[in-house]
Amino acid sequence: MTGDHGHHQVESGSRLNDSHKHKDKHKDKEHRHKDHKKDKEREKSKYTNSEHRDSSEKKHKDREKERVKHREDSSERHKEKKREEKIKSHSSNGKHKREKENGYVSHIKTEPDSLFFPKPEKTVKRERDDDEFEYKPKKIKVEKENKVKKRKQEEDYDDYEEEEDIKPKKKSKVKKEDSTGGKKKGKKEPEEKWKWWEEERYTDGSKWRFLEHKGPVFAPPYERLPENVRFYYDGKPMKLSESAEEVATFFAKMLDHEYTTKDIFRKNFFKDWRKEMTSEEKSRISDLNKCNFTEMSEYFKAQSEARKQMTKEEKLKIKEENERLVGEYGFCLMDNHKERIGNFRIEPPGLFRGRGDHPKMGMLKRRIRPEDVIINCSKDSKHPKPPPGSKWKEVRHDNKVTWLASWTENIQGSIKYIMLNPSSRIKGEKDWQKYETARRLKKCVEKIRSQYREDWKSKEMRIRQRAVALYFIDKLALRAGNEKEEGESADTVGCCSLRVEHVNLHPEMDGQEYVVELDFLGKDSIRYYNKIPVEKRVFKNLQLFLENKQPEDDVFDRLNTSILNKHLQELMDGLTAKVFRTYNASITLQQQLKELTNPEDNVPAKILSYNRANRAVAILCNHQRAPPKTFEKSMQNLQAKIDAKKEQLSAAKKELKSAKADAKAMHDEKSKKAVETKKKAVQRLSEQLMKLEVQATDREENKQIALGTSKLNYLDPRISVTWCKKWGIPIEKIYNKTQREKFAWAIDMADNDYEF
DNA sequence: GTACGGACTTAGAAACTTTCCA
DNA sequence: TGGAAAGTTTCTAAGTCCGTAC
Repeated sequence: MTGDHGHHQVESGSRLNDSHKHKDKHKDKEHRHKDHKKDKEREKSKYTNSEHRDSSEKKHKDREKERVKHREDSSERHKEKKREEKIKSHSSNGKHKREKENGYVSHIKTEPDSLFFPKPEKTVKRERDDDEFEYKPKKIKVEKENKVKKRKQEEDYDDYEEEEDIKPKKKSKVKKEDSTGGKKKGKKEPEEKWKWWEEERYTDGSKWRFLEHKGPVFAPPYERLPENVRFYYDGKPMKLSESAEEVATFFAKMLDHEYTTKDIFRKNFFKDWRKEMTSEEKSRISDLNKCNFTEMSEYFKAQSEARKQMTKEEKLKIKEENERLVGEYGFCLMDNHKERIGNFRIEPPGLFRGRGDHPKMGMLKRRIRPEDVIINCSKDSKHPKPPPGSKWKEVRHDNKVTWLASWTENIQGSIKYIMLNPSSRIKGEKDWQKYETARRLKKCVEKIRSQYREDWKSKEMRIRQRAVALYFIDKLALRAGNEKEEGESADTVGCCSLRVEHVNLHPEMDGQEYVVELDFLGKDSIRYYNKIPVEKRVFKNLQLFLENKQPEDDVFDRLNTSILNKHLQELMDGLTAKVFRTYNASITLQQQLKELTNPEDNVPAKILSYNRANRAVAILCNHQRAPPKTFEKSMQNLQAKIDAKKEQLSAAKKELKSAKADAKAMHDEKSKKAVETKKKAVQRLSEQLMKLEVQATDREENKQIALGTSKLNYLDPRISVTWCKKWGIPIEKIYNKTQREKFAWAIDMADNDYEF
């Protein structure tokens, strides 16, 4: 395995560079697809009765059926269903009336007790799942209620911000003075963070015992445009009704964006916009091309410019108001602990921006009202109060889930949630557990590998397919690839949903045998392009899978994610396809760190090694980003800086030399001192130069690669923490404040010799 | 087995804030 | 001191996977 991932780094260049070509290719596909449909009936006869072909045909028929069905079941029916549901839930709302009357008016700042100290609650004591977590709690720490209470009363949002801040900022300085000089009255001592990882977890599937919050924050109501900002239709100014105007502003705000040039976007927008028009508007506005939004667009640009030009005081005022809102709505109380909410604001209305070639881009995302929102909290908490004159859709008390509020979104009909911040216990526990599962995979991965290699020889097609797919998932860290409803979202695939058109087989290529060329759009329509030399057996199997199939047929027609995951579950408890991604990402980081870290290096060079290890993972997981627009220029600037520094350095060296000569001649204290000073200057400059050079290398290598996603989601943070400890690298060089909060558990528990 | 809803994680882009440098 | 670049946070789309119902 060690060498297995090596090729990713080598390949990365070609994979990334080709991405633009790919777009055209995918545009073509739509056409090809349509042509194919026409010919489908005829084509079908080509299939013989061999096992996999039958199945492939069936799958195809089903797809076709689905397509037709989908057209018939237009969105109207979908809406009808939703309406029915809404009515149902409304009528059931009645029983919650009392709760609402009971709704509270408390304010965190004035009455911290109400939110953070509910009725005396039993100590949170939870039982631990055995062997899931390897780290045993050092001790079961239970916060004494009175202690907690006192602390919380004194707590405010600013203090929260201050906590754990390592940078010597103003605020922390104050803290320092506090701790050295006498205590200031009313100012609490730096609070010890709650170490939830030292406590027991729930084993009954419940997520909490007590949950209290103030509900979500709604988007501000629409404000009409001033009279002088006009919309023009066919060259003539036209005053729009409020709702038509609002939707028009959504479009106007995006006028500079590429989206508004896309046909689908425009078509979807116009269709939904018309729904918001009065009948007069509807009859008059019949062509989007005759609509002129520029005045509106200019107005918004001017507004944002004005916002930038605001005085410090004005900006501060806005900031304070925002902090007040965060203080009031940004936290909840869960099981005796104040926890930060991740997204307490309801998504504002706007135009849907799908990624890639999304068929629904431009559709109107409607405004969410309290009547759309389900609140989840504990029975014995103070229930959030809906805004005056409104009601919640429902208030429920389900402690088997982690969300605080939810609503159904109108584009895909999916549910959106308000949940806690990654630093919360509930997210952290899950994250920790994820890495423990990956570590369990480490123990049995070799066995699983030899099994799937065996399975390549199986007599059964489904088993061979499963084994080859698993090989890809393991070797290439591909995603599972669920089936998706056609026409509902962009055409993207993962491993199980790969189609024939995504795979090219080369018995020989660039001097290598059995090369598989993968080229497809994955999650977020990010292109995956890779050429992988594989074992002969894999290659022969793939040839078989592709035999007599059309480009748009599935490669693995006998496989889907559910079958694959069922199989994985049998191999190891809790094993699913995505565990391989986590496992391979983390093990790669660990290996790469071992390989790349040079003990002789100074801190910046070691950090470069870390970033390189991180980068190897990002490449493995295909985490890409659009190269920053200013990349070339900023690179040039950096190079200029390096050149300047070099000159400074050589000048300083010269000065040192002459100072030395002086000292030799003079033999006095003063000239000796001068030598020392010059020496230091040279040293300082060469360090600075080194730093700049490292920076340049790092940036160049990082051009199109996003490190954040893997760092945040795939790399066991304990590997990084251990590495930092081992080499004396300050943790904040690797993790910023948010990341340190998210990984507090790992920072606390990882020791010098943690092994993933 | 398969369609579907639901809950949750993972993802890149955009917005915003801070830092750096001429 | 202001503008660019870098760093951070927010936003929300797009995945995975599970349970349930047929």
